Amino acid sequence: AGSQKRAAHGPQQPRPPAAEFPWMKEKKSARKAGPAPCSSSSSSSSLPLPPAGSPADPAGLAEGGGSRRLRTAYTNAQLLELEKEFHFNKYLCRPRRLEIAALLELSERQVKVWFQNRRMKHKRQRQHQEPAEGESPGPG
Amino acid sequence: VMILRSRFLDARRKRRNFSKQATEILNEYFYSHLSNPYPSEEAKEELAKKCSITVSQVSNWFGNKRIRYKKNIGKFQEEANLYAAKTAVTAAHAVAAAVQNNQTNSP
DNA sequence: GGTCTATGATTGATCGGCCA
DNA sequence: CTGGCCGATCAATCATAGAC
Repeated sequence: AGSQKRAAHGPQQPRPPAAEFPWMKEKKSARKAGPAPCSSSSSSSSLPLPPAGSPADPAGLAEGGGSRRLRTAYTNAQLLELEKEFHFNKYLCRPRRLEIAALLELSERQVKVWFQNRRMKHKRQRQHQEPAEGESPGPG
Repeated sequence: VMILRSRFLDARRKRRNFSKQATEILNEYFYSHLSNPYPSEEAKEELAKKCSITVSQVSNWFGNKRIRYKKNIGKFQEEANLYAAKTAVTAAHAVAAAVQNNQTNSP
């Protein structure tokens, strides 16, 4: 049983497939994101405090299945610490992860994900560096 | 203020549009595989070669294209029509080949 | 010189597969 | 069965190029 698409035989119908294929439907429900790193002495917003830019705060209405959690914009300080740690080790052990998460007020999951994405990026950067050695930022 | 722009290290600082030829090739592939516009690693390499861009750029292009297409199908109708017509000829050949293959390979 | 759209790149977060 | 990693992808966003 093959999955042949229902192509109408319209010789005079240059109409594009206009059909909605499965991939066009939205995916990745993207539910939770900030489960609060259980901060005891923190009554202020546990969410990644928005920088001067203030990328809005839709987190307020992110409940009930259906809502889409916006991409958390990590602060410069958080990224700095994460990158520093990444330079130290590319992989984190659980204890260490716990520390970082607490320090940056992020969930362990977020820290884990950040490191995974970082590793992938690291790998990607090597691809454009190894094949070609002559690399110069060239300030112009 | 550009004080802590922080992004001054990102590559997206100065980007350049792909050549018309490259966009043409990518679009041809996209609309001729509209039912499943997910090129394999090999296909990406092939496209990258033909377009004179990197595999990552090919991935980015398809990623952006898929998202933007489904978010505004209407906006791409013209484009879809354009490439649908071009690929129609190729599709005919593909169908013919499929029929041949189907006869020799019945479930 | 300024606004709005198109487009490439980046990135936080998810999905599925694999493995210990 | 649980949890981490990898690879690919999604979806939102950034920043710039181009049209007007």
